[in-house]
Amino acid sequence: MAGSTKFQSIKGTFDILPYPVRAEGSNLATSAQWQHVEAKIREVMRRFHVGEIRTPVLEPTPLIARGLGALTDIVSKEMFAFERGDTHYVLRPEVTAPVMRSYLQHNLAQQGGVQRLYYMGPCFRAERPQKGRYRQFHQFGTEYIGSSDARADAELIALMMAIYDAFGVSDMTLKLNSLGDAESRPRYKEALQAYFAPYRNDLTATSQERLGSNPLRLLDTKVEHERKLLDDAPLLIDYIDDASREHHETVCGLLDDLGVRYELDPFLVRGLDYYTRTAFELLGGKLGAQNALAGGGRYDLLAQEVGSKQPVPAVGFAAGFERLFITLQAKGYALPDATTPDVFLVALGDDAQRRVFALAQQLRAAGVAVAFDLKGRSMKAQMREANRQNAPFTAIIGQDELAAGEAQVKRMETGEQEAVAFSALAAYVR
RNA sequence: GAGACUGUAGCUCAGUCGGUUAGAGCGCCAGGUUGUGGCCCUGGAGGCCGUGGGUUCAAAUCCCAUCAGUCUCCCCA
Repeated sequence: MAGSTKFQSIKGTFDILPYPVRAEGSNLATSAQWQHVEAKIREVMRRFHVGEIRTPVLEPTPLIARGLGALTDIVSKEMFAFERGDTHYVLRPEVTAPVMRSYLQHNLAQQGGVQRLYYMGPCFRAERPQKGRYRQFHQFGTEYIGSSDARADAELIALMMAIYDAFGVSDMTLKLNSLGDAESRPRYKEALQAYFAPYRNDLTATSQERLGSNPLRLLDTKVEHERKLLDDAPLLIDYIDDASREHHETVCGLLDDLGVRYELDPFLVRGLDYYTRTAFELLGGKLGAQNALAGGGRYDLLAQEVGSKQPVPAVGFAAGFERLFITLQAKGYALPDATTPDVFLVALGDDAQRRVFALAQQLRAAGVAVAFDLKGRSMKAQMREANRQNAPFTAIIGQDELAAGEAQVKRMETGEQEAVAFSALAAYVR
């Protein structure tokens, strides 16, 4: 059959290319820019002595379903899941549950202390794509597993903020709340239901539905008259247990000590079931409807949901790479478009091509980034190519240079040119 | 899952009361400079006008469907 079909990347996914190509398909950033951003994040992780964990993209579906909660949007309608034989697979929609799985599988508790782990990589959710939201998107995040101490919460938040600081991003809002323990929320749900009951008929259809199933969702309604009702609604913070309240106050105090600015938001709830106590969100502008740069919280209940006999206290955050890029671009943060070679070798004639080919290998062995033409093009074309690649130097080699054993090295910015022995090239261009 | 808008060269877009071989700028390639990039000039390649169907003597242009993109609801990173 003739190969007549032109394929394109799956809806909501995109390619990351080595240099900027303006195209449909949300080509947010080049691979050089991804590497730059990743390196900066890794550097902050290093300073906090957080170790990298890499888990499979494929996980058992029940891990995700039980970990996040069957009623969450992610599990109920956004998973890319399939089965082979009698195994159910899912492309991970987030990484916290997989990290917890790994922690339990390898008994990392036996390593002693608190596990500080970070990850970066793709996640998958079958949502309708829009600005800052893709079906394959990329997250980085950190999990502190094994401590219920408020300092774990505070340090984790400080780490998250340090990453954005490293990029000079400051016009963001950190929102903080406490969700209380396992008993607090049912208690609060009842209070909320009782409060809204008299206004039932004023609520939108979806809100009425949520009043029954998940009343916490009412807290982030965007309907104007519903927001008004919230002014007098009971506050979650008033319904949480004493230990959680104390924990919350300690976290706030520690953040104050560090000079981390935050806003207490009594209406902040998070979409995943596993959160307890601390919950936070980092909001930035310029992101359209998807204004959450990062989010996280404490999840002391997750471990037991996914099979641990012991409770394992933990706290973590997850952040979106794509949204970070949108933010950086909006701020005009200078990211390197593409990598450039140290030198571009220009060959004139067959003999020179032969020599240049070998010379490139020698220079590369010496650590020099070398580019040259592979199509036998004219000198003009080779020079143009060198210019396009932003090579700081071109080394021109023709018959005369072969005879003399030296290249004509041109400094592209100034146009200056001088003869440099082949053996001295590596040192010259670096 | 629901809604709105969009879809013509690699990119940004013109072209539609339906009418002969579909255009521009940028980019790409080549030449002007038989061994020198960026500026300039000249030329060239590259489109079955997202795809499929329908209406018509005739469709890039009108209709339907579908796919994709953008944005919103929803939800989250």
